[in-house]
Amino acid sequence: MGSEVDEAFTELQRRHVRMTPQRRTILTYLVTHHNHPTVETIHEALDQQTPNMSLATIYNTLKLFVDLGIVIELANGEDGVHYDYYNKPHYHAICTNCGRIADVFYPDFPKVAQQLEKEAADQTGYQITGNHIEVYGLCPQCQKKLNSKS
Amino acid sequence: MGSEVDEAFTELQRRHVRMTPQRRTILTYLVTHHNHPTVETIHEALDQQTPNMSLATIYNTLKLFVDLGIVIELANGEDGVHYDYYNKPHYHAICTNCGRIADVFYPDFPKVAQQLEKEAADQTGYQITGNHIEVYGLCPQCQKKLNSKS
DNA sequence: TGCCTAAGTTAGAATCATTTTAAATCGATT
DNA sequence: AATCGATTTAAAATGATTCTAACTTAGGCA
Ligand SMILES: [Mn+2]
Ligand SMILES: [Mn+2]
Ligand SMILES: [Zn+2]
Ligand SMILES: [Zn+2]
Repeated sequence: MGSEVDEAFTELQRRHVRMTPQRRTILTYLVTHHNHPTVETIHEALDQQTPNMSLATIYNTLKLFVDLGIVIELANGEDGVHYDYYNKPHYHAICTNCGRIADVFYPDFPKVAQQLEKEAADQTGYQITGNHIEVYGLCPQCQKKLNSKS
Repeated sequence: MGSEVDEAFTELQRRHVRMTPQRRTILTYLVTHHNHPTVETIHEALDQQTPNMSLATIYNTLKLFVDLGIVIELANGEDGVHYDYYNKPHYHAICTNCGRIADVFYPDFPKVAQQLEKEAADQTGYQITGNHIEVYGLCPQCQKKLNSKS
């Protein structure tokens, strides 16, 4: 059970990443919550089960996961940095009014992303290793809210 | 001669944006420099010709231009936020080692971006108004630097 | 199994990019 | 030219992230 969590742990062991209770807890949270939490969201959520976890540890751990490539950062959006356990390729729609983030799973996305990466590599000589692709606009809730104001 | 700078000013007048010397100066800098400056870069560059321009004014003005849609923010990249006067559609390659930013002009880019926007709108109900598309990796200089270390 | 040590965690302090403030100044409309 | 809301400014405040230094621990090894 919780196989996705187990898979994630196994992957870290395979990569000789030292396992700590804090890392377990944070990774479990990320794998089981497909919201796109900020550091503060994670801190508050974990405060229930693991009081006294330092913010510094959350920052350190997220940076580690990002460097390992299993987590991505969403740095745009109105409010702070959001994090996402990234197993299936997808991109994001971000609300310019409230910051709400929605996943977009598009079968052709990997193809499209590779196309953009290849073109960039050919044109600039960069050795491309990844991408940040997001679209933004008004989420359905904010559309309603703003429409009823006129 | 309707230089690019004049066109930019005309566009602002058309939109009834109040014109100030500071806004003129900053817009002129952005239009004539195709580097991707940070607030600090702009502040230092303008300090020569316009001492005493407040950092707050630069922040305010850039936010205005971004809201007007004539300037885009590059929020990823290792070091702070970069700005770009965005006339011709293009995307960016960002070096994960030194932060250097390169333009990528790809004829199919508008088509590809629209495809991603349409799919996101259909799937999420968001009213999409724009996108942030970047790829990242090692710039040529950093490739050399890091190769010669092994 | 029980050390040992490099690596990780912690609370609190420090940093520093950005925002806020309140007073002075200015642009543009009449 | 007068008017007034918008803009600018320097300085202070904010707040997210990073740093520090002491403490603790995971995991390899005897
Ligand atoms: Mn996601
Ligand atoms: Mn550019
Ligand atoms: Zn919204
Ligand atoms: Zn580089």
